[in-house]
Parts: sequence; structure tokens; C-alpha cells
Amino acid sequence: MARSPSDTRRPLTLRDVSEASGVSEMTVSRVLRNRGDVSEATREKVLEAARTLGYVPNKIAGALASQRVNLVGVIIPSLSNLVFPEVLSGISAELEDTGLQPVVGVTDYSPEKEERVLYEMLSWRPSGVIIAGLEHSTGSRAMLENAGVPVVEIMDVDGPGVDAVVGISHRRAGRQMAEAIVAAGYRKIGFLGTKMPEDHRARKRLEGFREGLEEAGIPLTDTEFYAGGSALLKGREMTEAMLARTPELDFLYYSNDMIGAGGLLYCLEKGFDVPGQLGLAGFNGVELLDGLPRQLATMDACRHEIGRKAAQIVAARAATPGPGGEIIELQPVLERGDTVRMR
Amino acid sequence: MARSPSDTRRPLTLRDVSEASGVSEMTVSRVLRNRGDVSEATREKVLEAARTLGYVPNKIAGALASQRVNLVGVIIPSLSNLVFPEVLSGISAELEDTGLQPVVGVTDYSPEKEERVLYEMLSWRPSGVIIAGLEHSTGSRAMLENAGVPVVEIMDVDGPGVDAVVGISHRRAGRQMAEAIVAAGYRKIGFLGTKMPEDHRARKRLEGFREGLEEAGIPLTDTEFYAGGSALLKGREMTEAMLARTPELDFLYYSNDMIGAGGLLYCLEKGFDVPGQLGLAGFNGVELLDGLPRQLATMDACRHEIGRKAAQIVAARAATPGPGGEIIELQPVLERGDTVRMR
DNA sequence: CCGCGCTATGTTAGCGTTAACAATGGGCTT
DNA sequence: AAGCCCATTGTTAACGCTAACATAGCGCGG
Repeated sequence: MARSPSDTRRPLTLRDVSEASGVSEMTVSRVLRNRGDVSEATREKVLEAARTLGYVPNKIAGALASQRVNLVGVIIPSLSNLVFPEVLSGISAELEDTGLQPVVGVTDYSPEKEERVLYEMLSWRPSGVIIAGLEHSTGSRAMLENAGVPVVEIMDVDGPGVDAVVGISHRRAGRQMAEAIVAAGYRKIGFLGTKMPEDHRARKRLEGFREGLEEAGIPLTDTEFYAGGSALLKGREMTEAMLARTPELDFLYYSNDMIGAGGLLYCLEKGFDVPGQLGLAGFNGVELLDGLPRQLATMDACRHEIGRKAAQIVAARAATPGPGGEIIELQPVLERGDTVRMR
Repeated sequence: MARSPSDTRRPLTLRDVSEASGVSEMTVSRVLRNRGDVSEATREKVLEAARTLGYVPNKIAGALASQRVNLVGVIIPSLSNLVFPEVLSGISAELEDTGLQPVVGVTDYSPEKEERVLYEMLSWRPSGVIIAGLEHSTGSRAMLENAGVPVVEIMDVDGPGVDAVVGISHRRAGRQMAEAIVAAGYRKIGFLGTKMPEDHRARKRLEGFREGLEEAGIPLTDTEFYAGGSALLKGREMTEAMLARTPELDFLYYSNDMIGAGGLLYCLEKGFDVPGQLGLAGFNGVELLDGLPRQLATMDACRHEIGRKAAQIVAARAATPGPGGEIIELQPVLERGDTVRMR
């Protein structure tokens, strides 16, 4: 397993293994990749030699020679959002035994950083790219179009994609929530969400939500936006601020579950009648909500499933090149929880 | 930016750019890497050509030729733990302008998977490896020893490392918490934590905690372990179960903040006198706690700082090879919050 | 016992880039 | 005007591996 004799720290190559086992480099390569016919005897001899030397193949050289790279670039805005790790887990699970490996890049919701990360990724010539969102800089879009590999844009289907798209309609999700709220009889509605101008999905949810309310002839009574900080705490603070400013509100729609949870905790503490006097809802369906004193109404964003489907598309096309352009719209499900009254 | 004429989808190479700009490949390479002297005129000509073609350099070939890879492998057990994304953010921040790029691998707390991920990473010949924990399989350890690149084991300093180590002493952290609890006058103490046998850091905290109690002549009255599921919910359920079984408990020490938060919510709901009759504490110092109705006592695990320091070590040694073996022990700080009484 | 068709192994020629060194040429010194 | 230097550009040979083809040996049918 080690390299005791003459440890000159010259990195090991196929040649070392080939010399140690008395066969050609090609044969060693074949053994190590399980490709082509090799007799059982040589196979074992080679594996033994590789193991005692502690040889680790050089994929850089391998990739250059074979023009194949078993990496899939995954570009997401953030890792601290909870949502994206879940998408990632779907991707990893699906890629598990395809021989492909996800490589993650984080953009911090910045189009410039996205462009840099994408450039960096493409320079490794991955077998595919999975990227969050449909909105990209001109440069990024051009790179995606010319990459010559499968591209899957995820999370969102409200808009044109470069190639394949897997996600939900956030606009529709917002609208559906509006309809449910109106149907439950709430009339004075407030929205609380992120300020981030680059969070297009939150924006689309709000737009859909507004549309849904408008159709019922109900205005959006108040809005409040935040940026940064502990989401749970922000939810709490924003709720307090909004209710102080607009006490007549009877429903609060939060752009994500975390601030919604903060709001819920605040309302319960204050002894408000939830959902009787005041209804609450969030978005995403994060696991965290299960542990709250009351179930916050939410809408599952199909995060794991989005990851799986996206990975499937990449894996399928890495195996057999096809035309591409698949559009998969998943349907988020409204989970009413305990914070929307029944009628 | 695009590739309109004769779009044969042959991947672009340096040669294409060199032909388009009328200089040699070498000169193009120099321009694109800002290396060596190139006249301003050619520089612009080349950049222009590269831009209009939409050329993206092939780092695989570059890395093979130069024997330099600007990647740092980061191997962590999980992304859904909240703790690790924070470590990652420290690493990214520090690596930001070193030209190095983190590449993340996830082990799911499995030594076998760790070994596979490590092998995969090393096969890309990264400039360094940052890996969580000190406990590895024999194979992994051998790979780390022979990798010939800087290795930084993070999170934990309780034990021997392969090369550099950055972390806190979880044993000491457990002991400190025990001392604080005893000093506050609590005597009937329960521990709630993960069952995962591979979470060595949680184990060490428990060991240290036990030691600390023993020294004060106080036994650990009850323990409860869980695996999987929503941590917040589990915390709630375990707390209920434990208090039903052992009602005389006056303190609950949770192995992480998430289950601690669940426990706190449960206790508040039940109207228990916290911290008077029942004290609570968690571990990690996650941001989430800020939004809770009451501040849970916890101990900051210095996650961001650990990431930064580890990245610093790798970056420094990638620039100037040194001896290695740095050991950096950070000191977690007890944050008493509102759930440990003052005396 | 010849040669066909295997299977097992070896040989050759890149993959696209960069390190190292070589060449070119114009200006400047003497 | 010869020679030299420097800035700039080009040439050559890897880097470590794999695709594609070549070869060696061996059993076996006719």
C-alpha cells in the first residue's frame, strides 16, 4: 500500500506499475479500467502491483487521451439555502452508478460569478452541465450554447432554456397559493420575501401570487423584503414590523419556509389565533418544518426530484447522444399544514 | 462570442485561435495565461480572436503539460448538516484569489465512500486535500500519506493527523460543557445525540462530557440516540421520550443545535421552567438559533474559521512547498444563551 | 499439419497544452 | 558598421494516458 523502497517522490505512472508487474502499460491500463480481455492471471498480477505501489491513475492524462471526462458540472447559487443541497443529493443519487461525478460550483446569486464559475467548469470539459435558473448573462448563455455538451437548467420552467429544462413553474406556484388563500376566505394579505434582485424564482412567485390575487379582485395589502442574516430571525422581525404597520392583515405569505417558520414562532408566542385570525404560508417544504409546534402551510418544490431528473437527462445523453431540449415541468403540491384555515 | 461559420462542432483548440489570429499556438497560450512578454498589439489580436470564436481553454491538456492543477479537494461527510457548508464558505472565501478552486466530495459518513471519493479526487492530482476528521480507513490513510500534496484534516484535533490539522478539541468541548453545567448546579443530566457510529466528533464530545461529569462525581443519568429524519422533530420526540422515562432530569445536553432546538421548542410548549427547573444546551452555534423564542446555550465550533485556516495552509504550501504538519487548535466559546441558569 | 479464428498482449500515434530552449529582428552601443 | 542585447515570437518535446491497430500464440476442424 505504501512506497517504501527508493521513495524519491516521483509521482507514480502506469510505467511503474507495468515494470513492477512485467506487462505493458497498455495491459495495466486495461486492467485498471476493466476494459478489454485480460487473463485472470495477469489481472491479478497487475492489481497486486498497483496496490503495493499505491498507484492512483492520472485522470488528467486519461481524459486527454480518451476525450472523455466523467464529470458533470453543477452550478447553484448557494449551499446555505438548504434547498440546493437537496437538489444535489438527488443528482448524486442518480449519478451514483453511471460513472459520472458531480462537481459543484457556487455563484452566490451573482451573474458575474456564475460566468466565471461556468468558464472554469467548461475548461475541464465536463460531460454535462446542470445549472440553476434560466436567467444568465449573455456570456454565460453563449458558453452554454457552444459548450457542445448536454445542459440542463433546473428549478424553474418559466422562460426559454438553452437546452433541457427541469423544474416547476414558480409563477404558477404563487398563483396557486393565492387561489388557496382566497378560497379560504382571507382578504388582507401581506407578502414577505428576499430583496435579492437576482432571486428570479422568488420574484416569479410573487408575480404569480399578485396575479392570482388580482384575478379575485384582491390587492396585495403590504410587502416587506429583507437581505442577509438569519432567515428565522428575519422572519420574526419582519412579521413583527409588518403587523405593527398593518394590523388588519389576516394572511402572511412568506417567500421561503425559513422566514415563514420565524413568523410562525413569533405569532404563536404572541398568542395570535393561527389560522383563525391570521393565516400563514411559506414555500419549499423543507424538512425542518416537521419539528415546528405547528405545521406551516407550504408548497413542496420537488427539489430532490428535480435533481434526479436533471441527472437522468445528463446521464442518458452522455451514454447516447440525442437531440436534447427536454422540458420537464414538475407539479409542486400544496401542503396545507395547520396554518391555513379550512374554509 | 458564438461560432457561426462552418459550425462543425469540432471542439475549439489553441490552434483554431492561433490560425484566426495569425500567431503561433504558444503565443496564444501566453496571452491567455498572461504569462511571458507579448506585445500589446498581438495580445489584443489574440484576445479578440479568442472571444469571437468563443474559445474556452482546455485545462485538462494544460494541467497535463504543466503538471499543475488549480484544484483543492474538499472531502466532507454531508452537505445537509449546515455545519459543512459553513466550513466550505470559509474555504471558498480564503481561496478566492489564490487561483485555487475547491472541489467538494461527500462521504455520507461512510469510510468506504470516503475512500472512493478520495481515490477519485487524487486521480485528478489536486494541489491539496482538505478532509474532515482524523479517522480514516487504512486505504484512505495510505493514499493521504502518499499523495505528495498538502493534506489538512479539519474539525477535530483529538488524535494524530497525517499532515496538517485544523480544528477544535471536541473532547475538551464536551468537558467544558459538563463543567459549566455542574457549576450552574444541575445534577441529573441527560445526553441526546446521534447514533451514527461514524460521527467521531459527537462521540468525543460525549466522552469528554462524561469525563467532566465524573470528575465532579456526577453520573450521566440517561442517554438517548437517534439516526436519520428531521433533526428538529427528532429532538422534540427524544426529549419527550426521555423526560417521560426519567422525569427527575434537570439538564439535557444535545449533541447538536438542531435537535437541541427541537427539544427547546418542546419544553417551551409544555411550559417547563427553562432554565430554572430544566437546563438545555446544544452544540455548534448555528445561525438558526438566533430566531428561536429563547437562545439555546451552545458552543461555537468555529466552522468558518476552520475553513479559512485550512485553506490558508493549502494555499501557502501550494505557493511555497514547506515541511507541513501544522496543528492549529481553535477554541470554541461557550455561549450561555437563555437556557442555562446563572447559578 | 495448415491455416483460420480466437484470445491475450504489445506498438504506435496522438489528445491539447506548456516548459524550455531557439530564433528573429530592430535598436543601440561603440 | 559590426556586434550585442533585449523584447518578442516560434519550435520541439514532453506530460501520462488510451484508441486503434498489429502481432503472437494456441486450439481446432478439415
